[in-house]
Amino acid sequence: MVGRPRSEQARRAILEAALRLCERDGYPNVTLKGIAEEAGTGRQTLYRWWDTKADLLLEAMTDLVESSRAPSQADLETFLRETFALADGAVGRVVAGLMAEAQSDPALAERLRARLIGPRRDALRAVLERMPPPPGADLDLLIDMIFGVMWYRLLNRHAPLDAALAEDITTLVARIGASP
Amino acid sequence: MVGRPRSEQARRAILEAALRLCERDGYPNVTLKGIAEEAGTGRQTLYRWWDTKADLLLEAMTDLVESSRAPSQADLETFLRETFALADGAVGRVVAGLMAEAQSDPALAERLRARLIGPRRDALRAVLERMPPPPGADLDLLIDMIFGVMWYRLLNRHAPLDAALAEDITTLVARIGASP
DNA sequence: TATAATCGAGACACGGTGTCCTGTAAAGTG
DNA sequence: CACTTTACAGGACACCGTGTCTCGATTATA
Repeated sequence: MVGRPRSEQARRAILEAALRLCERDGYPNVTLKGIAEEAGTGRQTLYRWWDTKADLLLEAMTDLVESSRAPSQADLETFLRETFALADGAVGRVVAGLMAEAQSDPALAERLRARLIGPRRDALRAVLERMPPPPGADLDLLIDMIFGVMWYRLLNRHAPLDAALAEDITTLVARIGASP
Repeated sequence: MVGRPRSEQARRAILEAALRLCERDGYPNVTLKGIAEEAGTGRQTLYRWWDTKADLLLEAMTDLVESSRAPSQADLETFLRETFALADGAVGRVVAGLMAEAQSDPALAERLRARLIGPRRDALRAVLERMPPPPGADLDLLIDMIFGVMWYRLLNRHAPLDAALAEDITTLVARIGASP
C-alpha cells in the first residue's frame, strides 16, 4: 500500500464540476459521464472514489453546508430564515434530488439521514430548547412539523421557502408554548 | 375517426400489472417493458395511452384513492388515522416514488398536485374548518405542517405513520386552537 | 531500481427508453 | 359486403447512461 496518492486536484475538479452542472442542468439531468468530461477526468476516477452520482453530490453538499455553517446560537426565527434561504436555492434543488434518489437506494437514504438531515434536526432541537420559554409540546413532533413544512414545500413547490414562513412558524411555536 | 375502440380489458390489465409489480419490486424497479410483459400486452399499447411510467402509475393511484375515498365527514383524528393508514403501505411507497420522479419532471409535478395532493389538501381543510372550535391560526400553514410531517416521514422514514401520530397531531392542533 | 496505486482515455456489454414496422382484429361507413 | 380507420400483440432498431475492464503513463514509497 504505497503507490501514487490520490489527486486532491482531481477530487476538487470533480466536485466543482458536479455542482456547476447541477446548477446549469438540474440534478436529475447530470450524468457521471458528463461530470467526468466537465472535470476533464477519466470516468474510472469517479467510480474509484464514489459509488454513485448521489454519493458524489452528497459529499459535495456536506462540504458546502459545513463550510457555510450557521451560527446556530440564533433565535428560532433567525435559524429558520437562514435555513430556508439555503434550501430555497440551488442547494435545495440538489438536496431534493438526493432525497428523490434515496427513495430507490436505501444505503443512500441512510447516509442522507446521518450526514445531512440528522445534524440539522439536532441543530433545530438545540434552538428550540434554548427558547424562552421552551415549548412544552413534544419536541420531536415539533421538529417533524417544522422541517416537514420545509421538505413538503421543497419537494412539492406549492409555496415558497421565505422569511415570511420563518416568521409565521415562529409565531405559531410561540402560541403553542403559551398554551397550558 | 371510427376505428377499433380502445380495449378496456388491456387498460385494466396494464394498471393491475403495474400495481402488482410495484408491490413486488418497488416502484423505482418497475419498468415499462416489465409492465407490458406482465400484462401480456404490446409495448406500443403503453406508449399510446401514457407518456411515462409515472403517468401510468398516477392514473392507477387516482383510480385507487377515489375508489377507497374516506367519508371525510370524520373528525380530525379519524381523518388523519385513515390517511396515514393508506400512506403507510404500498400506496405510500408508490406515491413517494411519484414525488421523487416529479423532481425531474415538472409536468408530472403539476399533475401530481392537481390530481392527488390538491384534493387531499382540500379534504383536510374541510375537516379543520368543521372543528369545534376551528383553529384560529392560518389554515394554510396548519395544512402545510400536518401534511408536511406526513411527507417528511413518508420520504425520510425516520418515524412511522401510525395512529399515535394522528393522536399527537390532533392534540397539538387543539392546543393551538385553545390559545389566544 | 522495483513496487504499487493513481491518473486520463477509450472499448465493451448490459439494460431501459422510445420509435418504427408488420400482420391481425374490431369497430363504423358506403 | 367491401372499404376505411384505429387498436392490438410482437418484434426490430438506434440511442444513451451505467458499470467494468484494459492500456500506457505518472508519482509516490521502499
